Amino acid sequence: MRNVAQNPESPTTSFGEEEIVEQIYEAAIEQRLPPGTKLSESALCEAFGVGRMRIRRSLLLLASREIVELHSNRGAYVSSPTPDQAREVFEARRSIEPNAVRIAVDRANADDLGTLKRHLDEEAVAHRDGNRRQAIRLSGQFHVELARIAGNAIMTRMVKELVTRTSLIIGMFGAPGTTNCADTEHYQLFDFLVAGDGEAASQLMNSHLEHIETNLDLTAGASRNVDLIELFKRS
Amino acid sequence: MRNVAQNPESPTTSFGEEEIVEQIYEAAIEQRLPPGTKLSESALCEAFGVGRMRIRRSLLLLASREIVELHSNRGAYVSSPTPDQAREVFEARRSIEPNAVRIAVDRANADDLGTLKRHLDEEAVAHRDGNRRQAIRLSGQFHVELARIAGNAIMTRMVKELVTRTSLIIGMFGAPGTTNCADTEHYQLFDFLVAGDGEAASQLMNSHLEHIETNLDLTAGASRNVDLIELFKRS
DNA sequence: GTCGGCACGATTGTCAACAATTTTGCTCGC
DNA sequence: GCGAGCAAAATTGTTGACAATCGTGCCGAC
Repeated sequence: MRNVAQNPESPTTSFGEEEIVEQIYEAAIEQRLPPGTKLSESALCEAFGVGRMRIRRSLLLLASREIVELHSNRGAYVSSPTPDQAREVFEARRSIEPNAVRIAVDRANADDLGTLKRHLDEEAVAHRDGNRRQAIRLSGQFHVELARIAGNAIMTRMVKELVTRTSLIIGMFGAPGTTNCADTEHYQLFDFLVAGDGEAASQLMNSHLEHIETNLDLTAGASRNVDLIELFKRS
Repeated sequence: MRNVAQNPESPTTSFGEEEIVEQIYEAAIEQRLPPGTKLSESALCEAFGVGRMRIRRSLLLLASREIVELHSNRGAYVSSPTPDQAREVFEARRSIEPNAVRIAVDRANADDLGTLKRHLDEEAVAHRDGNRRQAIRLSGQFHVELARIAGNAIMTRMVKELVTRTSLIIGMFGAPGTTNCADTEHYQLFDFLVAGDGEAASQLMNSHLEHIETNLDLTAGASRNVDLIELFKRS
């Protein structure tokens, strides 16, 4: 094993567990960590240049958010959501996000709208350039940004967790190549925000989430041997 | 320090961190752990008869749910919600629970209704007998039970977290002696469930949560030195 | 040739000692 | 008598080594 002092990416900064969790979150959102990927402690220690304890705590936090699964004595794996879990995630999102948008409509100020507009433009650029990772990340983060505008830290955290899990779900059940959201609907949401029409925004968010779920194929027979499936996908 | 082998309450079973978290959850719901209470590691080790590592992990999980606050090098304390956080909790609850009830109305079967009815009767008995702890616990758990009937594990977890935080909030801002909910509204909710009227149940849940919030006094001046306050409360 | 058992290697889980920081009580000086 | 400074004690944070468990490859028996 290599000396675990510093990692090549950021030699000066030593990561706190918050940052480690954040990095793994982002990697999951961008689908750089496909469901089922093993997250071995030693590998993460090298990657982040920290001790095992901090990695362990980070993995525990990620497991409590159901982003990773902890198998006793067998290690940590990126969560492989089942079709049922996928349905639950979307049901939860449809329960929370329409309300979050409605609140966001009331609380959004000029700065918020500017930030959101810039975000949308970045998203459009990423789509145009075929930058899939960026597109996926921004597409998911748009929803988190809306929750942030709503000004409720709890709901923001919930949305963030659900968006990340949605990325994992799309990684498992989405047609390969599809992005998370149709960005045209994001633009419509923005328009409703500008117009201050909370009810319309709320309803659009609901159908938007329904559209995303519709584009999935959740008919897979609850395959528990996911290792095989993704092994095939890789080869 | 005492030998940390077995605790008097349950000599045979050794607690997993799930159970430890659960116990602290329940204690917080029943307001046996007032906000600001210090949760020292050694004390918890004795209480549960487990090693320090497991306690540490449990506290981390509780902190990730914002039931406890972790102050670096100073220990773990039961969360003392600020008025702003209190408002956020109720806003989140009003965003989630009305939808949860609506779903529950659709999915409830005879068994669910029976369980709920029994729960309500227990609640009434506890109220009648002046068994404050039981009343508080059952009152909160009624909401969790509704989420469970809705059949969505994610939303159930969220509601459970929010209900627990609500107990802490009531402990801080509630008039002393008030219970969490007016149980008459719980009976009305049950009636709507039996009648299958999701819309009415959803609206009632919303106003029910508003009533709870209204009974609080959130005008406290964001006191950060909560230690003093609760010190006074105890003496 | 294939299946069951066995031992090895690797990885995770746990524990105990150590280091660092905070808190508390005391003493000294004013 | 009161407050600042200091020192001891207690508590938390971290590190390292050790124990337990699981996966894998090999070997022998049928």
